[in-house]
This record gives sequence, structure tokens and C-alpha cells, in this order.
Amino acid sequence: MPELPEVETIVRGLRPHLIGRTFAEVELVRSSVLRVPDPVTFEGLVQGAQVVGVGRRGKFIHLVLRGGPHLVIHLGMTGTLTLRKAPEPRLAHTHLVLWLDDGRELRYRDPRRFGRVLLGTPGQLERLGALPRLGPEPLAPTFGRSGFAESLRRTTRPLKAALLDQAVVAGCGNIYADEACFVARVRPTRRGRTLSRAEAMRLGAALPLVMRQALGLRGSSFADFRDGFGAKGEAHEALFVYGRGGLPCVRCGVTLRQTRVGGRTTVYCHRCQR
DNA sequence: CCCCTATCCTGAGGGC
DNA sequence: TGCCCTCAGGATAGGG
Repeated sequence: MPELPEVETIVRGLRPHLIGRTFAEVELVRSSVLRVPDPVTFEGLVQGAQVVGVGRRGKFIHLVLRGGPHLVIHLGMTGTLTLRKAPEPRLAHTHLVLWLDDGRELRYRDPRRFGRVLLGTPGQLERLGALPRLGPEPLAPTFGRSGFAESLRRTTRPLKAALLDQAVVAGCGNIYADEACFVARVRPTRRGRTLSRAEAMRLGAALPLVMRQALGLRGSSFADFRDGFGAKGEAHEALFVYGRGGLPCVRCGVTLRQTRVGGRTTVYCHRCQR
């Protein structure tokens, strides 16, 4: 499941390879991955367009095209965006192939199809309501002053549900929500309202910390995540709680508890986290 | 307004 | 060996 560190790994890897390149050919294999008006316009606008920027907002990848439109890609659960030499075999569930002017292909693949592709200027996409409202960026230097900690203290939802809400904080998913709660020593089941100022501040510090750590290890690869060249990350080997229900807490040794919060599997240490 | 649940989708893994 | 069942979860629609 690509979250912020995984998406940022892809963006940083692809950027120097894509900037300045032109999309020579567009192959839209499964047009239902497009969530914008019509496939014909899509192909017309993307074909021949030059990439002038590669960025990220939350879990959305933005390929900025000359003239203003953004090709926006969300990877959902199982999406990958990889650069390949044309003759390399194409995996099943490859929904979109963009041929570059240097003989390589940018391939968008997503077996579970929770991802999507958008195209439009930022203004157009906003008017269409195609992009959700996104909260502050955990890696931004201003994150500490973004009001994130305060917004946690205003909700009656469980912490876990608030952390997964992209309007509260951009880019957090199931892995790093659990990891941040562990580092901040707060139970993900706690209602936001019940947090002390100190606990909310600890979460505000923990989230950028766990994400920077994961980014340094090029993301967590369980089943699906691959970087822009098909390689796995190593961050999953350094996780404290995610995927470790029933195993001993790395801090105190007690058995980690696994439960469901906000419809998601949630793992925490009932001794370290209060 | 806010919160919660069901839904989309495929592949992996367990049980028999 | 193969079949069936369950489970994984990001975002969103719709109900309470």
C-alpha cells in the first residue's frame, strides 16, 4: 500500500528520468482507470506533451505537462508506476502505457484497481471535485505549525480514523498511522478529544519521524510496493508494530494486540501505548 | 455537521 | 492437488 514515503520514493526516482521527456505515444489499455471526462481528449492532450515537473501532494503523483495540465496518478492499494525498456514483458493489469521519446515506457499497473488517473489543470481538477481536500504535508518544514495536533484534539473519532483522513493530514495510511501512534506512545483507539496537549504534540512529531525513516529506506514493500524501476524498499523490515500483531513489542516485550479501528487492522502495544 | 459502514477489486494464504 | 473461503485496505457514497 503506497503511502507518503512510498509515493515520494517513486517521485524522486522518476523525476530526473521524466523531466524534459515527451510522451510519444499513449496506450490507454483500460479506460476505466481514468476519472476524467473522456478518453479521447485524454490521449489527445497527453500525446506529444512534454513533462516539465514531477511532484507529489499527499499520495497523489503529479506529472506536470508543458502548457499547464497535470497528469495525476493515485496508486490506490496495489498500483505501480514504473519506467521500463519497451521490450520488457508487460505484466497483467497494466492499464496505461506512456511511450517516452527515448524508447522507454512509463507503465501504470494496478491489479486491484483502487487507483486512478486524472488529467487537468489544477483549477479544472478542483472545479470537478476530482481531488479531495488534503491536509498538511508531514514532510513540510511548517508541519509543526500546521494545526495538525490541534485538529486531532477536536475530533471525537478514534485517533486511527483521524490519521487516515487525508483532510487531517496528507499521505498517511494504515502502516504509518500505527507506527506514529507507537512512537508517540498513544493508543490508536483513543478518541482525539481525550488527548492531552503533550500527547497530540508527540503525534505531531512522531508522524514526520516515522515517514522520514521509511523514506530513507525507500518505502515499505509487503506484497505490492515497488519503486519507479520495479525495486522493493526495505522499510517494512524496520517497522515497530504494523504487521506484527501477536509478536513481542520491540520496546517492552509484551505481546502486541491486533484489533480493528475505523474498519482497518490496527496493531499496538497495550503497555507502551496509553 | 460529524461519524460509521459498506463497497469497489484481485491475489495470497489457510483449511480440508 | 485443487477448491473455497477469508482477508488485505484507500477513498467515497450513503445512512444514521
